[in-house]
Amino acid sequence: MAEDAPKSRMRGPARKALITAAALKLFASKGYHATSLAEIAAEAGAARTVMYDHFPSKRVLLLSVMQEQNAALVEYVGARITASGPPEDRMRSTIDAYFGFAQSKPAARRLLFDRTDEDDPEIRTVRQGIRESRTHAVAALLGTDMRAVGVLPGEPIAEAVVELIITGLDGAAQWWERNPETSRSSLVEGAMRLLWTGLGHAR
Amino acid sequence: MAEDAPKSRMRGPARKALITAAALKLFASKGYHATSLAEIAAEAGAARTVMYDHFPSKRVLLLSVMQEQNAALVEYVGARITASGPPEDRMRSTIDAYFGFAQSKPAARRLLFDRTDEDDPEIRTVRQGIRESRTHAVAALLGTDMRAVGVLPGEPIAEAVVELIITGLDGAAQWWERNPETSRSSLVEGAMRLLWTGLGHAR
DNA sequence: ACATTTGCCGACATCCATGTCGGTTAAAGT
DNA sequence: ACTTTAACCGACATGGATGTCGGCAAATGT
Repeated sequence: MAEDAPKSRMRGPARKALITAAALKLFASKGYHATSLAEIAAEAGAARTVMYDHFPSKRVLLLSVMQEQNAALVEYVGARITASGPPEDRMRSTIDAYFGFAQSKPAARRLLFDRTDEDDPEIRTVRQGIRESRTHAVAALLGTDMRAVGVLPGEPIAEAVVELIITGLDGAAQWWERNPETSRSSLVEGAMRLLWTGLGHAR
Repeated sequence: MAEDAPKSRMRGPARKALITAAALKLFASKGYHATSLAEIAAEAGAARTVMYDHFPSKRVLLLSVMQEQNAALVEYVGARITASGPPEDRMRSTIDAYFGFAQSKPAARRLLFDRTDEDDPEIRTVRQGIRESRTHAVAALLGTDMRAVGVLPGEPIAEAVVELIITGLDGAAQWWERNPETSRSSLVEGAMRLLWTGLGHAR
């Protein structure tokens, strides 16, 4: 666990940051229900009851961390995709940005994408909202390209295809976590071969 | 909950079947940790302690249900894919078979694919084994098609691409569960447009 | 008919998690 | 300096879940 040999007191926001970091790490690795506030507190180097000085409940803590990390994802990817250039380059850069995020913040990726703990109604709602905004953003990004293969952007089926792409890329990111020796560029290339070229087209 | 106006006793296997059915339903909808043995027992129309007459622990119960449903998946898909014919038809039939399974046994799909409850080491191991066998089966199925777009079947990257396909199709299946008015054939067609044709190829 | 098996359950022991309260004391404010 | 704020924590109350034990009684066998 985190050590605090200096027994001086922290300021509120500093402790809060430690707590959210610990919560991110533990929620992402073991899931919501399997993680206790006591564990998070220990990881953050504080007594369990300190948690309640910063968050009213375990659920609100999870929700806060999710919102925070989703903002980080949006910011990370948004800053990296190239808005101009040919469609192929735009798509490649988006895929690369997502894999970059998965690489630099693996815990955040797990927390945001692994479908888990949907038993709680409020958590489910927030997750759904995050997913929908993601889907719409990507749909807007790929609109014209999908029309080119006969999937009309307005139609519901377009949403399904976007969902396939997003979930699929995340599946590849999960695989990457289990096989870290693979290079990011190989991964991007493989994904492009599949999603852009298509399995039906020989070199 | 399940009603049993006749208060006659069941035979062992019959009760066991009720229990596994209830466990499948609840584990799939609320997740492992959020489901108690008491709920499962109630759903199966028996007292909580009856569970221990059939399964030594909650964990073993989950493991049993997972193995059982995975066997059902393998059998369902295996019975439906056409082994012969052009590659495009083979792939289409496989996708259609998977969506068919998702449609006819939604709870099983959720239990097997939703990445959840990986905190327990034994559960994690079993999940991993199931996923790997799935991946290898699909990789064998698509070997030659992937070579055609420059992804060599032996290379690790091929595994990542297969993982992308599988996870992506499951993501589409999840979307379908939320949008059930879409027809299965549209879904199959959309997936084929993306995975077989590729976004880079106009009509 | 009677004995044996076995499906079924109530009561108990144990553990662990969440959330509350009030006190203590380091640090900030003036 | 000395007052006030607020970071920190120990102890408690409560609730819920897992797993055990022993007994009752319906099916079943002979």
